[in-house]
Amino acid sequence: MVKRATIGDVAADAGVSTATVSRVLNGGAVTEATTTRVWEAVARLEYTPNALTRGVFAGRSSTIGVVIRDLSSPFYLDLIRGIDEVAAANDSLVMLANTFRRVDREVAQVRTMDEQRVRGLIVTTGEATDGRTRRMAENGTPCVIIARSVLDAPPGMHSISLDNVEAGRLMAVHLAGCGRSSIGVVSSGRRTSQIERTAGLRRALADLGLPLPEDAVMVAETEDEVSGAVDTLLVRGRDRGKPLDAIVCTTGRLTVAVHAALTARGIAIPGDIAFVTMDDFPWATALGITVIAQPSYQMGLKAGELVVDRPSGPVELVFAPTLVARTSCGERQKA
Amino acid sequence: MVKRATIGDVAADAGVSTATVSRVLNGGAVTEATTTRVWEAVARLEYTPNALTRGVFAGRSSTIGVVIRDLSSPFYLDLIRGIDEVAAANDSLVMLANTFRRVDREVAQVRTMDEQRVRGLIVTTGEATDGRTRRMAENGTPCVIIARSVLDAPPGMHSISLDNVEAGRLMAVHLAGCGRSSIGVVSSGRRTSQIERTAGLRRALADLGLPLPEDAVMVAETEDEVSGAVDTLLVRGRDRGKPLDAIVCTTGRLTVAVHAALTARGIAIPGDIAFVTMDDFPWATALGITVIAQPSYQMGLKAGELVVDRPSGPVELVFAPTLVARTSCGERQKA
DNA sequence: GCTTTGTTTGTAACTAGTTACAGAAACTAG
DNA sequence: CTAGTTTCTGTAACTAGTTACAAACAAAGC
Repeated sequence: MVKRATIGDVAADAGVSTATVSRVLNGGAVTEATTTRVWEAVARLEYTPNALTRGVFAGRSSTIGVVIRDLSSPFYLDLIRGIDEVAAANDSLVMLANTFRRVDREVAQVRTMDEQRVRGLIVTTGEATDGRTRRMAENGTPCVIIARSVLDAPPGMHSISLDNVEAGRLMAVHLAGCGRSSIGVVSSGRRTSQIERTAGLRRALADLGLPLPEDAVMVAETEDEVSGAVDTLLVRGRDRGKPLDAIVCTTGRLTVAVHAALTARGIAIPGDIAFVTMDDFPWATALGITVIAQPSYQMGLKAGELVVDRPSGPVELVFAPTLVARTSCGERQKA
Repeated sequence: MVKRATIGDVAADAGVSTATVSRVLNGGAVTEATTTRVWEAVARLEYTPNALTRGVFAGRSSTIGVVIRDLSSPFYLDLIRGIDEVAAANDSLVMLANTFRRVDREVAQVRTMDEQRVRGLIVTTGEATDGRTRRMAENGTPCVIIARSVLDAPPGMHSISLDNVEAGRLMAVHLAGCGRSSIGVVSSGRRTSQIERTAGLRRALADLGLPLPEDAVMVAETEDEVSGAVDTLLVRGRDRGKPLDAIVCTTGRLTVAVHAALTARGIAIPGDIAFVTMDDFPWATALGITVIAQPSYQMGLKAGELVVDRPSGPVELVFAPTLVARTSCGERQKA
């Protein structure tokens, strides 16, 4: 095992002090002759500076911490690509952790990020870490919370979110425009974003004279619960005397499961039932699924910039959703 | 901006030396009374140890570096989930970088990983970093190369790969079993894994009396080139007097594009042409696409374990692919 | 009561860098 | 040729921890 060269080895090899080597590396007043000798020594010894030591002195690391709830969602993937883009442009790296939707892991991983003295923290979870993120913000670590509602962003944190009410409204207007009137909703839980989407949908539907009963919304926490939820919605629609002609899914995470539940029952989309869901994905075109797209890559870029640019006060950014109309709601095709 | 508490602050607050605090934190001989006082001080000052400083002393960081060629592929996503699982189990984090298939970024990011003194490095690229990874291995940093062929793993590195020849063979046998005889191949380039898959396919096809001409293989580096490649294959098949009845895609990255190219031409799958591709993905079931699956999550777990367990000699692990038969090759459905 | 042994604690040196300050060399001006 | 200024370089202190070694202390044995 070969020991790594330190700045001291380089200094000795070039016949100068470590201070001079440091100046050559970071830009300071050094003669051209000395500079040349130092760079030659660096090359000869294959010296790679230790970012940890630099971080100790600077009081923080150069990496950006990212804690993701659920790495399997394409939304988060694009988000990370955006963050990574900013990181790469700043000679920085992304330190990633996936909580698998488990609160204990989230707490541990945010703590580890804090221990790593990340330059900034981007969190898509924040269920149980408000105390720590607040303190990190006080300690000068920019913290960004993503995908949670603006409403419940912890103090001191930047917030990046989608206009969830508008997302619901877009769904409502589109479905009504496609002649649908009996709508069922599959939602993923009690997170604010989910509630806001449903609320936006309900309000817009009501404005169009299409009330959405409380029991036309089913919560499915996991993919396993989706099939049962869809069943219940179908039955309730029939019981109500208005068989379902549309299903809305308020989370991209459950799109596959809802789609599978419908096709497994031999339900034709959009023949029998229209289908809209959240978050665009590569296969949506092939499948003709109409979606509400989030600008996830842009959200990632912005999150990265907030960490790098460190604006003074807390920033709140709300992004607009867009509807990508395909065929799953029985859209009229252009002639 | 509140300054963070250091081990010195804790020591002063508890009325002991920093050495004693360190002993309490890391386990050493300390009286129960002292231990209690130290923990109380830690809680009172909300002390969070600095992992950078620890890393400086230990000579390495506790994080695992991962450099990915293309974060958009589901294969890599599962891989990262596997690595992250091992990291979380070891109170470690994943340091992620996405090269976007650009060699300059790859070089810079592997260098940054080295500067960060990652505990180990997992690379899915390794086109231009052989020199550095070899040196990192010499310096005691376990390096794992994934998804490249066993054949060209740089010296000193662990290697995790798929049996690509077997993957090609599985495709050949399956297609022949479904009665297909005129096959076209879309490959993504000159990487060894791609070449081995095509070679495995060709050999197995030859054994079955079904030769695969050189010009029945088209290379498409990007998604944009896929449509043209498919056209060429179609034309050549017709010119040869044996119109294509199957298309093989040797990379999961281009599955969407190949599928789109076929449907855009009104080609029925499997009615007109059978379709097999690499890597399983969530929507494959809904679309009925037959695939060769890689155990990507397991590969990630193993990669993480190689980093954490640091076996002495270089380890070579070859995983077996499995065929997941659905309907895209005109498979006979069970009665 | 004194020595021996074992346990607990503190001092100081160490990790690999950065930087304030002081001193030396070189350059310009009188 | 000296004084003043500028430019370059080295010394030493600093970042936040860990740990080898020595000292202090208490308990047990003689």
